[in-house]
Amino acid sequence: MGALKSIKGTRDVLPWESYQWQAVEKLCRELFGSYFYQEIRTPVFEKTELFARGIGEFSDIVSKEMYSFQDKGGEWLTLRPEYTASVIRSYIQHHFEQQSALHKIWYAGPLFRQERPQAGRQRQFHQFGIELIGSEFPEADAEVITLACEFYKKTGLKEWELHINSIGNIHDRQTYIEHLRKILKPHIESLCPLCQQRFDNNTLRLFDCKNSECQAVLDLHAPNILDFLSKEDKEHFEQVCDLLTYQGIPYVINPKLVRGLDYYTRTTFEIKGKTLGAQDALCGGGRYDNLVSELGGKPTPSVGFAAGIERLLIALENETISFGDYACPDLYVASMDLNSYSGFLKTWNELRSMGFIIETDLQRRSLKAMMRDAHKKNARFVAVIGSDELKSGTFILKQLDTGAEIKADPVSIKDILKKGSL
RNA sequence: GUGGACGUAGCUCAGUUGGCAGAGCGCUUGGUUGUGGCCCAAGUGGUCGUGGGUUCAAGUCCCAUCGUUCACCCCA
Repeated sequence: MGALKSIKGTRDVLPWESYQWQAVEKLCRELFGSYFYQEIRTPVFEKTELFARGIGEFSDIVSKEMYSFQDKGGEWLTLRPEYTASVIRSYIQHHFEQQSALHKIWYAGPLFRQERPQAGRQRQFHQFGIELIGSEFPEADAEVITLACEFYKKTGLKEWELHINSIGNIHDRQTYIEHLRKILKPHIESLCPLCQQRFDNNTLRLFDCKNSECQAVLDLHAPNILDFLSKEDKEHFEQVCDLLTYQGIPYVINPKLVRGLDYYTRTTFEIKGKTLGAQDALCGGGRYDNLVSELGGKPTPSVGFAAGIERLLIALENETISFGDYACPDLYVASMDLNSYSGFLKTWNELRSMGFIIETDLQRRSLKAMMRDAHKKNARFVAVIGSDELKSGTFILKQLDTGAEIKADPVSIKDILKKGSL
């Protein structure tokens, strides 16, 4: 087809689907708002340098997945591939720390990565998430994780699992990696070709390999990262776990959980959707105590998560959970002619300003066609108006689910709509 | 970037060893004056992704190309 189409890896949220997206945003406002998080909205594009510094120049995201371009002034800009860097940039730029030592922020919006699309992955995708900036304590980690879990609970989703881990501070992590290399070196031949590559430049990613032989080697020989944590980090991790246990939040300690972004320290976590395909991370996050200072701010311990909206909607669909309310007309106005249409216009507008949804026919269709249309749109009531009704100042009001009909007028209609039935 | 699968009506899909392009759903209009849902009838609908090739003849066979999709890499 030569017709214009949306770009590969992008999708329209169609008029009859958008209610779900509105419900996601509403739940963000209500749930995060109830913990006194406030929404931030940052630009969808930033200087390329921000992401290069924030995410790590050699990460996959920065090295091959960013939508970057030069503007007319020759400056390199990038469509954001990730939220945290932008939020921290704004935090530093506007001197949030001058207002208070702690900030709790949520966001929702589109992100862009030039990858090959597949199930649960698009080039423009959407995330919501939170950043808790300014606390080093396990209460902060636990609150962030709790909020992620609460969100999924409130949607009604059942088939998911929380995995948590601690990867310690950068120093201990480095010792662990060196140790891991030393121990695995004799077994490098039995790893898959890809893992042999990963062995040198991305050792921790070995744990992500889906090859069962590689996993067997790791299970047999690899030391547990948790055994390499410093006393403080270990204690921190245990306290986070305890806080989750106190709240009755089930979790799996997964020492193999290594997240892809370079900036994580200590706590990392992921919520895996059990009904999803290869891309099964509903939500991922963790602590990033060094990012603020790396981007030029004062050292500020922080923790947050990001969750994929498309993946959430897929998971809900897989469990046949309906999420959000599809709006239907409270009243469908079926007028027989132009005079009937204009006769009660003020009444309909008044009802609309009271908050009712009033649909009218604009195609001068037959009564039969209008009744069909009202039924298709799942309207609660239909008002039928012809010349007789116009003369008497009343109209016929029909309740579609029962089929009952009465005469109504501009005054009585208000109470009937409020009551919802005849 | 690599590999597999698939492109026929708005949607879901049939289409035989090459021989006039189909169904269901949807949409529109009717089934006695101004009444929906069920039912019935009619109507609407397609450059068979695109471009070449083989053939008397291609939706069907061959090549190329584009698109979609799933998986890898990686991540939400």
